[in-house]
Amino acid sequence: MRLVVAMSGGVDSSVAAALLVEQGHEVIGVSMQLYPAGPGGGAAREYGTCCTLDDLHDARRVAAAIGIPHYILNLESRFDDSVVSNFVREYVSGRTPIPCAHCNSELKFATLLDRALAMDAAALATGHYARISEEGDGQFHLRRGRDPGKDQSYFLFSLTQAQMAQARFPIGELDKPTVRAHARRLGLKVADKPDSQEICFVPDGDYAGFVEREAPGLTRAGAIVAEDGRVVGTHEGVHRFTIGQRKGLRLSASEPLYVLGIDAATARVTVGSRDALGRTRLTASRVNWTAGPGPWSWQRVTAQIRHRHPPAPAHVRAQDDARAELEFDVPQAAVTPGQAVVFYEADEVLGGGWID
RNA sequence: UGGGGCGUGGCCAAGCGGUAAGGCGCGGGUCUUUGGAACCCGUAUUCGAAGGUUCGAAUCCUUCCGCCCCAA
Repeated sequence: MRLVVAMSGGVDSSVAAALLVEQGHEVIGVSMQLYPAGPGGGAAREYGTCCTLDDLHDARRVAAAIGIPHYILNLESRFDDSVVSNFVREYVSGRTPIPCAHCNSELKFATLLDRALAMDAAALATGHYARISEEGDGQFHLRRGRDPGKDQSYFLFSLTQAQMAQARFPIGELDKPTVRAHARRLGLKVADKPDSQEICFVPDGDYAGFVEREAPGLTRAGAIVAEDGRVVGTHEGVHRFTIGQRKGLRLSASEPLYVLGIDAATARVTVGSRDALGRTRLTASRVNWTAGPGPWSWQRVTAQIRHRHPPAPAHVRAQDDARAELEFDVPQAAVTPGQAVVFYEADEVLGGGWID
């Protein structure tokens, strides 16, 4: 079977490609070039990133090592139009974006998948820690990766049945140590490459500065207020904050202060104590029901409101084709507009959406 | 220029003769394919200034400087 593998240059996708080759598939490696090499690229090397020029070289070397062709697709403008612009727009409007999820839905399982099919591939494989199974009911089921510490199903909630039918996650059944062991066994140079972290297109970690450069004039300073409306400080732009944030407020009080609310219209940031952060109810937009039509009556699930958030018991129901409402049994800290809420039943993703 | 109070790290604040608690903030680290959180470590040779008393003072005395409140 001919398969295209999305190769980021990291260990996971490299091993994914290699395993498919070992399984006897005809494999084609593809990497996305998402942005030009940044100035001072040397300094950025200290950070775990993906898709930089160096990473593309790593991908190319791995492809050569395992004997598959490798192509680089220039998706700079596509990435810029969807992921980056959304990232900036969300921050400026006081929300907190999650670019990895957008990259999956708008690049990897959209443009890249299309390109794969155009190459007559049966499917697109990636290095995600997640699993897709077909269980005789004609439906595809998206499940957490086997390694609970590395599970990335949260970022894949927007996958449709059609996309799952054409997606493969070769390392979904493995845990990270095993993946690295495979990499060493295969002699891949990326075996000990650190896990990626931080936002890939903001390698210096200064995402606030990035937003300011991308949206000059759209950021606005304002007041920091307490819950009773009292002004307790000032800030240099709502894009510098997210719900639940503690660091960077430069306010001292008898107890730590957390961001409780962000109002972009008035440029006001509200702060308060940690226990004021809990919330039970939320609604979500652009909801995707992974496993079929959403429930119109309340359904018991566990839900995550951010990556690595311990799944919390809740019930959820669809409000219309694109919206859902959810109530947690117990208040959850920092329900944040712009982040994704993902519904699970055991280890299966039932769906998810963007928190309003 | 009568009375009272206060000046301890960026902020708040213990200490009241025995050789600078703690919180916030800040810095670093761990964790992590988003942001955030959490956790760990660090953060005043010095207590408004200058003298003095003492083996020894941020703690007692003197003067000065600077704030605040009340009365005028």
